[in-house]
Amino acid sequence: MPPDPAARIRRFHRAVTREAGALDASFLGRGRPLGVARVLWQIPRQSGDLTAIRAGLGLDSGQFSRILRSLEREGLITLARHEGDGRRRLARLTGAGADEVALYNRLSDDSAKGLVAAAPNSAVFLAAMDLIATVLNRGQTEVRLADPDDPAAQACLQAYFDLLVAQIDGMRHDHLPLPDPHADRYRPPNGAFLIAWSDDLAIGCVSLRTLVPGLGEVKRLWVAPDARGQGLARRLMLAVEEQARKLGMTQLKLDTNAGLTDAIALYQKTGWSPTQAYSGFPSTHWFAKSL
Amino acid sequence: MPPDPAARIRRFHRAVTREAGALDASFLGRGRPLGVARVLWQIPRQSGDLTAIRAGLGLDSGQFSRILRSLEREGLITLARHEGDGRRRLARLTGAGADEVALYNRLSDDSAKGLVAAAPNSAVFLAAMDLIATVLNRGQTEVRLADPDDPAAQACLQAYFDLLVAQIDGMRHDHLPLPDPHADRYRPPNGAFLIAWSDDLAIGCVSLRTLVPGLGEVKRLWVAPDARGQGLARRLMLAVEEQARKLGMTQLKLDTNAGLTDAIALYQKTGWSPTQAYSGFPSTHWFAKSL
DNA sequence: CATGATCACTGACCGTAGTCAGGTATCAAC
DNA sequence: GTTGATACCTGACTACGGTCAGTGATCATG
Repeated sequence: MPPDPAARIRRFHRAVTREAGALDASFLGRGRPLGVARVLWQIPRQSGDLTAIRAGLGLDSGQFSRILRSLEREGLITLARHEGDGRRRLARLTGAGADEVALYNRLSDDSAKGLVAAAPNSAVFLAAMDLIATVLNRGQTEVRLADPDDPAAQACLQAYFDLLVAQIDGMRHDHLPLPDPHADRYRPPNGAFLIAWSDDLAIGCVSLRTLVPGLGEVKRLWVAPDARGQGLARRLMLAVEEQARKLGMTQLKLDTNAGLTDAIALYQKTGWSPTQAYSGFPSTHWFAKSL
Repeated sequence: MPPDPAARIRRFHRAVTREAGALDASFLGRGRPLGVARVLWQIPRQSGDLTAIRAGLGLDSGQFSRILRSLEREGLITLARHEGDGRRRLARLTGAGADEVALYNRLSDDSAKGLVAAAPNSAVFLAAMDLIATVLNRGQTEVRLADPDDPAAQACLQAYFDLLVAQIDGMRHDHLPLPDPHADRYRPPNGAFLIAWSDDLAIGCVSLRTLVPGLGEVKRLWVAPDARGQGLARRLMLAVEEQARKLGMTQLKLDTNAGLTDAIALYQKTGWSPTQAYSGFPSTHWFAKSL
């Protein structure tokens, strides 16, 4: 119904930059320049790692240094030597600093609450925001090792199981308990759990466990619907193969179900060969790959 | 599945400000400060009306004046006296200016194309952007008179008819032809067509026609699903009543269908009284109101 | 024709963001 | 120990956005 895509995106862009400006202005409301506020706000998120904060905000080293000194002068942070690397320093919030961060968090939360309340359907609205953020974050997706008991890992598995139920005929949810009582199988040195991150949201996962020494099994490959079509499944598979090599495995197996057609196509394209059955329902296809 | 709403909105905000920054940077790529580029870009959109451009961008009068002179020095615009108001001036693009604007448009279109291509499902992605823009633009919605043959009006009616088909049992789309062969009935002095604008997207409409001199009929009240819950239908009804008064009408009628429960509730709350039937299917309810 | 409001322009000023060229201390590698 | 890279700091500089007070021209109003 509406006009051409470029016009719609421009409208979105106008709406969103105005909103961003309003939020920035509320950050400025604490009497501190925006750059300084952003650094302060990032310190707890990156647990004080100066390099990570600077890289995340894309700041010049000189400017960053000045911002830190300004925060120090305000008594909001203290800078301590990094243990283990004398070149680096670690930022730590003082009590007053923590209070300020909490205040900024409240400002941002309030604006978030107002937004959600204004939407006709908050679940749909938040899902739309997730989708857009995921698309905009494409190319910034990072695959990292995670603990299988991490809440983000649990969320991935939950989504994965939901997908199985939806796509596999005869599948019932209670076939796969959560949290996984066998989490330890997916921790080094037995196995691994990998999560694909889009900023701080988990949008994909894959896991690896040992069947017998030297032989691993890849399980639970999942990619969020919003993130499909970016080659993320392939990246996760490459990453899990690398983990397998690091754990000294020389061969991998996996099982899957005919309902997961995209996954099967991917395995066939990336060096996996059909192999004989080694597991039961819901599996209908089995693959193996030598490392 | 994902974490708390505030965190999701913050992630959205981060993703979107980074994207906006990237687009701004590409605007800067033409060797012109962003503020200057934005003004140049807005001139054709507002057909050179300096006051409208300045208000739209929220610029200080002094700063704006300097930006205009910089564009003049570059040979991209000429400033002419406003006919009718000697205090005001009118900006007009030169040939070189029009070329620059076209180039900026291409830059923005390219970035839009890239975005749409990156989404797993472009229709869903664009709909998500429309929803978010509509929610963010809440409070900036404007109701204005429109010509019933305007493409935006046609788009509204199309959406309205689609809604009727979806909500009314037995309704078929071909009952209501488009474009409307009787558009003239909805133009002054016979009637009126009102559109609610969210930026440059039409998100609601209502129309008015004359039944007999002094007696009007309100028809085709529509609000986009994204924009529900903001009291927009009420605003449209108030606006159309005002138009009716301006056209010298003293009484209004309308018909509606039991499937449109929200509309019926609104009429009952805003001074409309049930009246006897004056039209057939798909109507099931009839209301009247004296002005 | 006086009044007050509006529109546009000018000059002076400020804070912030951002760049650049050094400089110092530390680390890892040979 | 030497070398080169890394992490952080400093000082000098610029551009840009934004504010403010004051000016002159024009308009609508009574």
